[in-house]
Amino acid sequence: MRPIIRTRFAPSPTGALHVGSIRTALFAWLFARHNSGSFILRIEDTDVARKVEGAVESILESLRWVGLDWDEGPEVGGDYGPYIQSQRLGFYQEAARLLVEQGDAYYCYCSPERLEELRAEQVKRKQPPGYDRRCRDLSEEERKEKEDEGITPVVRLKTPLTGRTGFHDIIWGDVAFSNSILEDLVLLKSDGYPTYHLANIVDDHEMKITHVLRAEEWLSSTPYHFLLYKAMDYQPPEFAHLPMLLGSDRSKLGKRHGSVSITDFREQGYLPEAIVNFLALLGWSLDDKTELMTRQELIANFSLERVSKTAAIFNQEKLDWMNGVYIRSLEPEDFLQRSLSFLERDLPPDMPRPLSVDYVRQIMPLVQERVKTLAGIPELTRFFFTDRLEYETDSLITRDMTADSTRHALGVARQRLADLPTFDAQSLEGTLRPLAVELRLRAGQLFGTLRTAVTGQTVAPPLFKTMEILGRETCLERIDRVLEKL
RNA sequence: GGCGCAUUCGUCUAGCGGUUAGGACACCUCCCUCUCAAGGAGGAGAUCACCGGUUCGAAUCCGGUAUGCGCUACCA
Repeated sequence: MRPIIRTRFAPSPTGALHVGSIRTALFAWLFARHNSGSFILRIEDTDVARKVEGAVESILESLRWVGLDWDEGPEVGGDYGPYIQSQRLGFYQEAARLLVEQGDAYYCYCSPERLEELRAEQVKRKQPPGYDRRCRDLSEEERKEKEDEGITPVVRLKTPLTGRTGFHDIIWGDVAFSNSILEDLVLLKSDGYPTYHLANIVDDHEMKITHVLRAEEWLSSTPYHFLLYKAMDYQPPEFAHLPMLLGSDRSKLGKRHGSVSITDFREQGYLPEAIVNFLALLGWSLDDKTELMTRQELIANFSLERVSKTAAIFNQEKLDWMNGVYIRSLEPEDFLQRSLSFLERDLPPDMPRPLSVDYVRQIMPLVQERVKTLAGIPELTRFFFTDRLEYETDSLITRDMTADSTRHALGVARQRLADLPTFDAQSLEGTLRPLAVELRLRAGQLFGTLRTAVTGQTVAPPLFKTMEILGRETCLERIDRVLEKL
């Protein structure tokens, strides 16, 4: 029987979750779910200096928001905890001790200052920078001496000087590196914390991870990991390095490319289902045509065999389109509920709060197919909530009209509207359309003027429905105000 | 610099020896239409990075070159 598949996502709490990280998490999650395996969340907080307060909470919140649920990890527990590396220091220290004892690693007493000087010198002489292995073969006496000086050593990996280290990657195939270019990298820092390299291999082993899915940037350090697996006598997991996510200038996607954290996308009104669908298509495809897929369909169809090797540029225009598709597919009530917080947040603060949900419920169907993001709603609907309309009087005068003809048209229209027995979209259209003919105007001329008068905008939802919701009183008031000014 | 990897429309991609190189976003035109969207119908856009080879035949296989990206920390 094949062992149950276990994948993990191991973010470092240095800030909000990056879309690239979410993509990695998504693939690991899809792979686990597709195979009825487990998805484990582990926090890699081994860099005390880079740790950011509140980042763990933010990461958890973001994962929950996009719907990537974890079977083991912070807040849910599991059989292989704790799932926060700073709480597992003993494991790493024990592993480091064992490696030194076996002769696969050694204590290094070189100061950061010396390493810096060394590097500077190497760069100056145009040599590849790297540790010169000064402490690799220290004698017992020399070590004693350093210890007596009170230096706390780091533990470095004693990499083989010759030979090659090769491994198989599910996505990249067979990859091999010459050991001569490998460095004696630090495994355990002087503060007692492990580096990524050590922590990741002991935890993946302890947590029985079967498949390591991570970004391509780790490909180069994978030989170290294999060396460590071998030294620790661990069975290495399968590896799948995912192609990078790039910004529009083809460099690694980062802050300077604009919004890259998942919280930014959330605030900008993107739907988690759109983000998931979009991200799934960056580096993976089902076939030559299918693009819109539900979470269930993604799970059912995902496979590492169809992950590509080429880095993908994050194309926000396509995300915008896809977000629009998902917005339009929402049930009206769902759309309403999701819109509320954006209206509360972005409508001018002097408008009465809380907003009337019943009123908003009438409006939302008018904009659901017109916005690309939820954050676009307040701007398109603000005239529903305020009488303070700001617009140029010029925009009242539509094509081939004059101030006089506009005033006349609005005056007549006002009269008809006032006399209308019922003020709903159907009757509005029933009187305004014939009125245009009567006034020898094209429908667009009359409606355009009315639109500006009533909404203050040249771009707005359909006029009659808009007027119905606004109500007769408001519409007449707004028209009267125009008549005074024009 | 060293090492590793990659290279199909502007972008995301399909393709895994024989296709008019397919789809999607964006763009353009037209239709629908009270504006904007949405929707419908079309269009333009890729000498498959380049050069050699293998083969009857190459985007697909093999070399080399170029370009790009990643790694090269007591960061992950």
